[in-house]
Amino acid sequence: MPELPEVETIRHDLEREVAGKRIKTVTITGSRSVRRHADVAALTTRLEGAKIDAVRRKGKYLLISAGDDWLVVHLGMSGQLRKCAPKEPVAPHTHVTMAFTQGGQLRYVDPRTFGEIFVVAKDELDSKVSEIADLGFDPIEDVISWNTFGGMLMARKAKLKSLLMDQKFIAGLGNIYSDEILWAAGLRYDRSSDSLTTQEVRRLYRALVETLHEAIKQRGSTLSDAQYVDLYGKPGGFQAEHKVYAREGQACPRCRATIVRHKWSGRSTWLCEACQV
DNA sequence: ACGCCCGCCTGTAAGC
DNA sequence: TGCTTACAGGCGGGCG
Repeated sequence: MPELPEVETIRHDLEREVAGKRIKTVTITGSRSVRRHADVAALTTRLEGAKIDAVRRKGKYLLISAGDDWLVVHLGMSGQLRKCAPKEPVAPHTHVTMAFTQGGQLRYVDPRTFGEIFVVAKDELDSKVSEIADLGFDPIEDVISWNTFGGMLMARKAKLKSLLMDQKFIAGLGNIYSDEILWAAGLRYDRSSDSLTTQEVRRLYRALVETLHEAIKQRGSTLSDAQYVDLYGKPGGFQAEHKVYAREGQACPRCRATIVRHKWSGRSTWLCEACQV
């Protein structure tokens, strides 16, 4: 669920709330979230005493600068970062708690433990964390020309949705935003990437950038399961703007045909078969 | 290179 | 009411 707009919202909140603070103690209560570390005590030792300088984002990864290390967080499906007062009750599935010398806590909560949290030396990020080193361009951070984007599409021969969701091609999109972007571009998920006209390439690139900017402005999408909330526990607002995602049976806002759901690649895909071609 | 399925997890909801 | 099953989806891995 957390895709680029949700992760960017949390990044922005973290920048405001924890940048400049010093980590006093780290408490690990769930080992699966820190599975990358064979020695969990080493992780705690490295972080304690470190000052958080800045908070970056690459695709769906949060990179929290802590001296010479990156504290890397990937929220997976159900991960949350929450700013809490020490006396607040501890939510179920809280796996990591960081307390700051200035007071306050940052808690990592993740019921399904698809997400993870780990530390890596800054100069070893590229060599040790290939899933970050191999990420494709970030559609918010890395502005490219639609012409370049078209060249990238033509160089591949894959279904559009496969490419949009391929983190090595574009970093940050998941099921929700892929469907919304394809609707905004008026393109089907199963169009071959090398079949697009110049206008279609331009429409897709524009839909990509504009949909994400609008979603960030609305602080991301919170679905009925409320698995995504921001640093303060508040839901996003972009779900109200979804045009096709989980809107099976409703009218297409553009052409009034009925939105349908296709099962594709073991996953649900929503589209308007009338105006997505 | 690409398509497609599985396993990892838990919570929720639908179906019998 | 109570059990079973499906589904949600990020991502790596494996297979055809």
